[in-house]
Amino acid sequence: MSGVSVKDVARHAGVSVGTVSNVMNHPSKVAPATVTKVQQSINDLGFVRNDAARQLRDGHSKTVGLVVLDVRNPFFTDVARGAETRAAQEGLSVILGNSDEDPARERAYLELFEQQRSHGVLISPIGDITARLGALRARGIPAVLVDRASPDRTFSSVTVDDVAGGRMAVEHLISEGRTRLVFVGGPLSIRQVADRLEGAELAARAHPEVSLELVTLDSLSVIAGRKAGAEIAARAELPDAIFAANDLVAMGVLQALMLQGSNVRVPEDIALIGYDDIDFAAAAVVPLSSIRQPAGMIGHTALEILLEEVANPDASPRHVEFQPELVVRRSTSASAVDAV
Amino acid sequence: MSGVSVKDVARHAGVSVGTVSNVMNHPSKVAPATVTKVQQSINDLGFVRNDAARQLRDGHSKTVGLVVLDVRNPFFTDVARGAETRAAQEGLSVILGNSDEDPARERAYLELFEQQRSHGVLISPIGDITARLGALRARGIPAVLVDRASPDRTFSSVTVDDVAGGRMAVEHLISEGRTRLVFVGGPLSIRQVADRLEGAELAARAHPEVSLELVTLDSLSVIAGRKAGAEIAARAELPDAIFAANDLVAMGVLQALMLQGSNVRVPEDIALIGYDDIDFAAAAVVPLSSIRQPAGMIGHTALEILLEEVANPDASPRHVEFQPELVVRRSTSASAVDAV
DNA sequence: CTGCATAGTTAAAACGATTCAATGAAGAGT
DNA sequence: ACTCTTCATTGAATCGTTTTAACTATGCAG
Repeated sequence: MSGVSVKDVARHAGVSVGTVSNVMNHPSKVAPATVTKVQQSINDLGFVRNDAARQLRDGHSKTVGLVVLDVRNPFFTDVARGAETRAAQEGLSVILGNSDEDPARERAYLELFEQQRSHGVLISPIGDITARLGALRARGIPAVLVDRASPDRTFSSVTVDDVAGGRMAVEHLISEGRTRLVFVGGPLSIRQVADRLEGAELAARAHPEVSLELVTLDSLSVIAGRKAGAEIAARAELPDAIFAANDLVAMGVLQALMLQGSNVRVPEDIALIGYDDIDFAAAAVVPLSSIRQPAGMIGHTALEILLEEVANPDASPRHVEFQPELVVRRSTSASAVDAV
Repeated sequence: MSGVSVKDVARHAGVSVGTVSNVMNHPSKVAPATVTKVQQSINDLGFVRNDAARQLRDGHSKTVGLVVLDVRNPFFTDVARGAETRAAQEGLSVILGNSDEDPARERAYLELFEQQRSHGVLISPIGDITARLGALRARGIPAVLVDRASPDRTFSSVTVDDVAGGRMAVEHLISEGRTRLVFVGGPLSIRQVADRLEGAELAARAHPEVSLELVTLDSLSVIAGRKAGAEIAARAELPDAIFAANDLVAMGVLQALMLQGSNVRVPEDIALIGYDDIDFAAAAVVPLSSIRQPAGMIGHTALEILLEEVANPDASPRHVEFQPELVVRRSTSASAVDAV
């Protein structure tokens, strides 16, 4: 019924199993006539190589694992696409795992990739998983951190300078004349959030007249942002600017502020800036200012570095840091000509 | 260095490999004292089971493949999350593949899943791949179609009635007094698009005074929508309503219409409705009316059906069809209280 | 004290592809 | 005619796990 093996192909073609294998992996070692004959048999029998057997022999699978914090965030799907494109060029496939900001799920995915003897792992980690990644490395599976550097720099990483991004956002708000700022984001255990906040605080502290309040969230989602936005909109004393830890949160905040019944105007009453510059930011109720990150490039680069580590396991770790970029739209500047 | 095998564990624990295997898979068959001893050794040596070998023996992997048309579309990531949740309960993992509406990539993913002897495959197909899926089935890998039924109904499917959805959208536009309609979407080889268009035409034909023009796209993306929107906005004679094949396209169209310099007003001059009701629709420049589909539920159900087929390969195919739901927001009705 | 069931453990076979040392055949050079 | 290469092909060993049949010891009933 199901199991057509290389042995069956060999018998059908009247050659040995070694030759069949060579036809698939080293065709140059086989006489042209034999190649055609064997390929004919492969087609006739509908043979498809059993990857498990191949991997077992080979020691490694042809997949690389990618663990992201949130598949629903377009930033991460863009990263995934970038990695996937580069991987395809090497004949590798990317397995996309979604940790949903849950350490248990993160652990489960790493376990899976370890069991599968993945070629390598790209991960946007939640907490500190240096130990876990060390175990993978010991087993010959390199890892590259995405969007976050390892504390001790023992692992390669591709990051964007989140502190700088946070600073840019707040400096922009201040330059627009805002002084009563709120940072909406969390949990702070996510490094990106902590860094963006740190940058924001740095910028704020440089201006004595500026205050920066922190509203923490337990997840970076549209829903969470909406809740925070509603709370803020209901206040007697409104802030005059909000910096959201990412665009999903910002969209949620925006929805809450603009809700029928609330009479908060954006940007007149409250200016709002997000982070990531996802495609939808430009299309928001009020087009959203944001801090742009080169998502596809990040994925692409991470995979590139991973390949280098596979080729040369003892090279010292590399750290690539991209610079974020301020994109000004109407949500912070009434007069902005909205960028697309 | 890397290779700790069950043999090493056995030696370290002073038992046979069979016993080690039993400790992991049938602990009840092993004396409690032995279990502890072996588990100790497993920890000491940092043993992690080689999945390739397990699969080879077992004949099947513990993963199910999911091929979607576009990872960047939140509708599909929601489907993926729904499937993933259900899969995790069975100890299965979902491998997410992105065909990007490219038949070659679709084929490549199916090939991969076949080589990996996946537990099963969920797929949102581009063209007609009944033959391809038949091959998988012959190999013992069941498939469930997502968001699209198979022409001959030989495969199970989980769908949403796209014809009904298309009809609802257009009927809504007509009930708002619109008569010069444009459908923006494509390629028509994607069944969902064709069905939505068909529903739209059905509804339009019921009203002699209503015209429905077709503007085709070569992909369902924000960018493609933006281009189409720009073309329409530049016309001397404007339509008074646009039905976009999905929300990404609608967002693009909306961006183009609202661009500085264009003086098209939504919904006053042109009403706009999308499809999918992704999270971002409610947060658009003008909150977007849309046709809602229960994305997470679709993924969840599809995996459920897949599990049934694994358990009982000869059961006749099941077809679950969800009904879409009209969500009215400001982009089609100036007075709408925007739903969130 | 024998017979027998039962619980625990073992050794060996199997899964399917890849690789490598060995073998054979054909051709080139002397 | 003989050796020396080169080229093509073969067969066996290998990867690491799971499973099954066989075995041993232990306890218990008769």
